[in-house]
Amino acid sequence: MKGRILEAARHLFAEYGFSGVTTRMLAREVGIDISTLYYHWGEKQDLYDAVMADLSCEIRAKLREIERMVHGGSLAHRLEVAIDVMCDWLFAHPEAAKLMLSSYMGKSRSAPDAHVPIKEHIANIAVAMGLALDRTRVPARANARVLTVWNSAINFTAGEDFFLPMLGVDRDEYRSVVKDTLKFILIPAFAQSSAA
Amino acid sequence: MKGRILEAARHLFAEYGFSGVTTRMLAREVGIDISTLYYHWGEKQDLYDAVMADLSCEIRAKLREIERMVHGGSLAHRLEVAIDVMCDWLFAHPEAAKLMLSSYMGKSRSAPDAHVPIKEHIANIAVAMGLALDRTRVPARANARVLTVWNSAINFTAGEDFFLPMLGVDRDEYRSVVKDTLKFILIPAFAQSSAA
DNA sequence: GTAGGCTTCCAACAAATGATGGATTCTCGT
DNA sequence: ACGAGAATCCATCATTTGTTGGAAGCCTAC
Repeated sequence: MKGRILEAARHLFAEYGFSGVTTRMLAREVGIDISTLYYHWGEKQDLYDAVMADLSCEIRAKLREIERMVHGGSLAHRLEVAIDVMCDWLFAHPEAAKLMLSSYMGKSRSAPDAHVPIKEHIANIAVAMGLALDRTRVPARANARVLTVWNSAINFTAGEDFFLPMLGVDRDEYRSVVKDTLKFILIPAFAQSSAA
Repeated sequence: MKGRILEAARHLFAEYGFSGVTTRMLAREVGIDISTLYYHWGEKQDLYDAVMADLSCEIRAKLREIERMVHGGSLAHRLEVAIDVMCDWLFAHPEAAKLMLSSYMGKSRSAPDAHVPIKEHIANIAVAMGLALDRTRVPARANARVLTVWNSAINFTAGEDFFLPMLGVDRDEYRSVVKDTLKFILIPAFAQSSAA
């Protein structure tokens, strides 16, 4: 039950934002009483924090998995696999992308260190991609390039319902176009960087 | 007064989202009574719609201005100027970026055609950049590439407060890094596209 | 079976919120 | 000066929302 509530909260918070979700909405979605919700997770803010903590954990695991997966290949191969795997996961979990986006923009939601793991992993990706040698001293420009890839993936997955009709393609083709676009645009830039 | 309310609403809605803003918040921000708010703009949803319509209009004008500005130059020059001017404007109006971002992701806020002008202008940019010949038949991949530029600019401006500490630079340097990154990553990709 | 703990529901409350009617003030043309 | 219309404020209402106390149900160890 605790899990079912968390999952429902995850989807609702992603869709409507923190203030856009009421405790009654949540209870109705799960099919339980409001009190049961409070019994398991405490107040609304605590539940939201739990959702974000859970998400943060998943992201960290996924990034570690990718890091292991691409270890040792060429730069182009690393980029291609990373983009493929990350996009697949994000397309399968668009709520994750939406939650991340709103946590980026919103005014100090939850703890200020909720984004720290992201920061660390962006730095790790920069090192893994050969843009920096030491993960404690990643140049701002290298971080910015990794962030551009990351944000683009988040955007296209979180905003699929919005962007899909703009491109005039069907669902499968959209996902293919997004991956190709990320690779097409980003791989040459990074390759150029590593050559310089 | 109508204008002052609209501007306050613009900033508050951008920061806290539609549900995160109360009519009392708005009234207090402007320093007026709640009723005055209703007198000028009707219900909260109407005010939100007005904010979005106003924003849509501004974006359209800005894009037209850029289109005129870069008319006739080389592809690289067009891209560079477009990125410079658009980033300058977005950095000066981060609420605009935040509003756009939330309108992309939110579940059917306001009228469904609120995004149509964006769609048209993305297509226009694609044509202006030489990625398509006819603005009614822009290939999905060309649109996707333009969208990537667009979204990246929106992200870095809307999330400045979040990304700035991640890059460990000051405000001015951040804006410079963002512009450089967008140009560095995107110009080669588009140039490669036009060569193919 | 039954005592005790874990889970769920019912009912309710205080505060916040969207919205409105009517009184009051302000503006300005005559 | 004054009167009409626009603009603003005060007081208030009905709902919604977050949250809680306590009763009822369910499960399990003895």
